Amino acid sequence: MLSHERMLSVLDLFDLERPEWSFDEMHAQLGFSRSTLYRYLKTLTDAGFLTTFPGRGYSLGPRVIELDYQIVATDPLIHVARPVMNELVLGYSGVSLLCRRYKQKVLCIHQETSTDQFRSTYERGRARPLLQGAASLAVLAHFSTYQLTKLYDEQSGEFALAGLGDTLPEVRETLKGIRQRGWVKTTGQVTKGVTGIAAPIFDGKKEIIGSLSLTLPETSMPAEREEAIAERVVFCSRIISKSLE
Amino acid sequence: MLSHERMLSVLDLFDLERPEWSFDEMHAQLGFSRSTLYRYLKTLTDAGFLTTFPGRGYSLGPRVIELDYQIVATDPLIHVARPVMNELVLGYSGVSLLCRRYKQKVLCIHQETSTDQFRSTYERGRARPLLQGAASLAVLAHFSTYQLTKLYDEQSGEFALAGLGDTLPEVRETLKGIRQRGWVKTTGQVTKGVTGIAAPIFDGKKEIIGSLSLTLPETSMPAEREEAIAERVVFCSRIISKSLE
DNA sequence: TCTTTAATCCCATAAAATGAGATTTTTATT
DNA sequence: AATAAAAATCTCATTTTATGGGATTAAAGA
Repeated sequence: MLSHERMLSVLDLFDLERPEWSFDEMHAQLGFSRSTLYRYLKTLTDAGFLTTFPGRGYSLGPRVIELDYQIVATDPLIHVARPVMNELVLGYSGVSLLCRRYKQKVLCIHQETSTDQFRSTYERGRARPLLQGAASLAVLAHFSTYQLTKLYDEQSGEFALAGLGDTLPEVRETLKGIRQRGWVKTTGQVTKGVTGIAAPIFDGKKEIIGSLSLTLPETSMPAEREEAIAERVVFCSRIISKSLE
Repeated sequence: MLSHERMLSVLDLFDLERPEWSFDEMHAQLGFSRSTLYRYLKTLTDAGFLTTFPGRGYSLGPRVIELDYQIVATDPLIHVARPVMNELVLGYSGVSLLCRRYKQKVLCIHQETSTDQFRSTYERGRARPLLQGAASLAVLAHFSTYQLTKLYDEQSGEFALAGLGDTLPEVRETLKGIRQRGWVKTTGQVTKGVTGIAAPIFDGKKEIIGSLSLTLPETSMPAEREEAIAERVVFCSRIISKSLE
């Protein structure tokens, strides 16, 4: 199935650095014939994934916005978490992120903030490194044995680099520790100068589906404060998990 | 190009009513063979447009969220309009909508609100009827002659239903009136019990690209109030247009 | 209204998609 | 940890569609 992938690969051209492309630029970059490229563009434009603004070339189209609206409007996780997160950031001045697990990806899907002091580099639509940062580790710690083994086989070097262990058994021990603690804290691992505390979120079948985190602009804090914040984050994540049963 | 469209048509299954589908449900609904459907689903899942949650079937995938983030992060219209709209709703208690024109579609791409008194039924990702409501009429009034003629040929009945005129010349006169006034007001045309006042937004080449509107929970208001609000909306829309030059 | 640019259509040939069923992977259960 | 069940992928002869080069049409610009 080569042709379908080729067509969808056109969409990979559009990123934060290059949100607009002229036909000639795409033609030069992709190496498809003019006819084929116009044909792909027509299909993607008719379906709403791309659009043309006269004199400006091609951009991502309205269907993307509509589909994302649909996700926001129908995802029970976002619906349930929103008020909880809103309350969480009223209590502690920081940024709360809601992340969803998609297979081997952890993606931010909602954020609430109560501070102008710093801006999280993460917001809805931004993927997190899977092996770093509290929000991801809170999810990774609950991967099934099968999925963790598979991931380790594919990326064993990155596990060591992330400090999670040099062998699979070591990694399992590290993640078991996180599971038993019920929350995880990282400092400056993903974003300099901040501390993130995260706890896992489960669906009605007790499967790991995401994490709730709170990010604060502090690189060190007294143990009592850390414990109090962690207890609140865990408390909130449990409310969310229970609401999804 | 039948096969590409067939594959993309799978995505049309997912809507607000049915955000999740099992393989068997899709198979029954679409009429493709099992092999073909699995193959389409693999391509769409690998590209991130769909995802599977074990035991729950298929849903829209992370790529949609990421692409929408990209649009939000790179669209100069949103970037420029956000602070202006924030200030607008601080002055008048209502909901301000930013709409973008995509060919023959007007889509909400950003909203700011300062009231809990009512919720707009429109927000980012919701399309507006093209021939009704202030936000759309503010755009329609600036369609090129060619585009308006083409649209009229396709939907002449809807123009009459919308009260814009029974013939193309009449429609042109109506829209000319809106253009010359610089703003347009509608009451209860799209949403009952509210009044919308909208003004057009142009890009650097003076082409119509969208509209800015303010929606208020009032079905009638004194003429002076209406004029003052319209003047503010026009003022804000001009700031946005100038910022895009 | 006319000219230029962008986009679509045509058609013989080449390539890929298809569907039925075998096989492998992943999840769920014990 | 092992096994069974469910989900997903692979195989291959046949069928269908995609391709590319250039002709033609549509849309934008002057």
